[in-house]
Amino acid sequence: MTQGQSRSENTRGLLFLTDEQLRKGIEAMFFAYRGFTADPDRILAEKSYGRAHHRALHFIHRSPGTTVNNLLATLGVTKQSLNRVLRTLIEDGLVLNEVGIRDKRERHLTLTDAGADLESALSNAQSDRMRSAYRQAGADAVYGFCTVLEAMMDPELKEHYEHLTGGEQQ
Amino acid sequence: MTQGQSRSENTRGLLFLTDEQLRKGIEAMFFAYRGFTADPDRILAEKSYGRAHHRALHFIHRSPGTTVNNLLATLGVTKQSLNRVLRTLIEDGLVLNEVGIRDKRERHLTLTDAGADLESALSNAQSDRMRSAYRQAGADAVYGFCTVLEAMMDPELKEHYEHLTGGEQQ
DNA sequence: TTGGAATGTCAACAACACTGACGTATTATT
DNA sequence: AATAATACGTCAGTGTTGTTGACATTCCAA
Repeated sequence: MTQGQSRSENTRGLLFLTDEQLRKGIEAMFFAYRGFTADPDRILAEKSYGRAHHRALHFIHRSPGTTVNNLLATLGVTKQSLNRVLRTLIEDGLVLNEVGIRDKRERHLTLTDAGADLESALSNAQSDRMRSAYRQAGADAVYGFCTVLEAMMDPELKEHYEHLTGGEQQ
Repeated sequence: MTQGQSRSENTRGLLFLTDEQLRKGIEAMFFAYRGFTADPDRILAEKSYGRAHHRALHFIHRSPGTTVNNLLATLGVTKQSLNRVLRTLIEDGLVLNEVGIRDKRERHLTLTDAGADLESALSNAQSDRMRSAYRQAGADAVYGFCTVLEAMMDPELKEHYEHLTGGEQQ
């Protein structure tokens, strides 16, 4: 029941993968993602923000001066959904919303000092766990980790990921 | 700003990790998780179910006859939240709810044939992407992937993960 | 028999996503 | 100059998923 489905593929040089291995990976993703968000969630709960606020802060920090449309595409949500979050962040003085110079329809988003402080607190909480996991697992494991994650992304989302990694690095 | 924080730790034999590497891992998790859930989400949307239904079906499939309390701990939600999901699954004839024999307070949960069909459809959709990612990345990468994910889990959640992987495997 | 554990249910609420519609600038196109 | 398209914001409604709190029931065990 767990075995015997892709032996022929093996002869074509493909990795042999049991249902068991795949299921294990699926459950690992589920449980690990819970750990991944747990620490920032605790900080956010104190300030009555949610994960959506964290994501917005993160990507505005990563791409200062980004536009609303840009952020929309990266986060993969509707403008109504993002707007709710952005509005509170702007009202609370964590994010700046400036009219574009070349194109006045656009709004450029930047973190204020207070916004950068919160972003940094959230980022540190998440990075601490990540660093600890990386060190437990070792350098080779980290490389494999990222390789598999990248292969799991939707092609369209992967472009956003690579654009962040490659381009506009300050 | 991205550099120079843990050079001293390096001499103690610890992995040297830049903020950039950590941030990349964080973003990889974010984008990959979206891909991870995208395929089952499409199937669920057709049947007007959500991810919570998927998770319940998955873990009932994994541990047939599990109790509500057990499932609660694995999923990490409140009984009220799980109850709403279970109720619809039971009403729709996807899950069986049987009073325990030894302890009649407990309810043992099992998938019906229809429930197993849906679980299998969801599982296959998710596994297909996983398999493709695993093959793109290679066997070593897969090993590293799981190692890092396991290191990221909360210890309490990791027990659930290991219990599933190790025990009650028929 | 009393206390506690397991389960279920009701109600209220909040976060976060969605759709659809509408308005207002601003820019681009014809 | 008129028209279309773009970027953004907002209002209203809906759905899923999570949370608390309160309360009833059933059953086990001391």
